[in-house]
Amino acid sequence: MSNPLVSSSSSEDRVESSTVSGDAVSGGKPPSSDRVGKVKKKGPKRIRQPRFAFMTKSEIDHLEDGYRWRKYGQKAVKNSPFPRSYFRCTNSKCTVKKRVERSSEDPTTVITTYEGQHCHHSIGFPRGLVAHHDQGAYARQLAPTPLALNPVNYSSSRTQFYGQVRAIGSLQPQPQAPSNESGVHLSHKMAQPSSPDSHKDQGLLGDIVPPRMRNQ
DNA sequence: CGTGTTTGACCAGCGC
DNA sequence: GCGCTGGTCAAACACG
Repeated sequence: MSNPLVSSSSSEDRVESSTVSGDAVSGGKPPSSDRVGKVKKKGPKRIRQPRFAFMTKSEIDHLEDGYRWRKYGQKAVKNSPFPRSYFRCTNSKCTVKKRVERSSEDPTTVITTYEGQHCHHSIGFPRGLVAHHDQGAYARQLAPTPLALNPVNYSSSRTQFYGQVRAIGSLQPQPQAPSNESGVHLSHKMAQPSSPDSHKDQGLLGDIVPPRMRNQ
């Protein structure tokens, strides 16, 4: 098997199915206040934002990507003995979310899924924690091992996400970026490669990966 | 004191 | 129509 990751979560499917559309209600909080005095809906609808995922060969669950994340949930997922962690950017203005889970096939592989785009540059350390480490530095942290990052192959029933991720490979077929000696390379999704929105994706990715790395 | 993590509960969507 | 699963929230707790 080339891709140890076989995420076949139904929820993923529906999420992915609406990813490109950019409009869908998440399975979580509804616009209606049904949650008797417990739920606080944030908006009329939860906009599904562009997402991209990549696999990282690392024993560290929470890989430092240059941003500050706050964990807001953890759930045990099916087909995987490892729980999935949900992170949100600590920047209040940033709605980027991140899911981190380990591959059930390969416990050493961490699947990180980013959703949304950072509306701020680089790190938003609230407590003066400045990230002066170059991007290559945390890129190396992203992929501590030469195995680096592989496009996540979501063998979901609808394969919507798979299609997106597969698009990554098609768009960025360069397995090794010459600029990263560690062999690190991020697989990024471009939902609409020919649309201006693609810049937004790059905006997110751009916050994570130096444009130079992306272009190489 | 402020921030981040943990944990339980709840809800919506989907599959059967 | 029912059950299952994923996703999110919020309170409590822990740590720096």
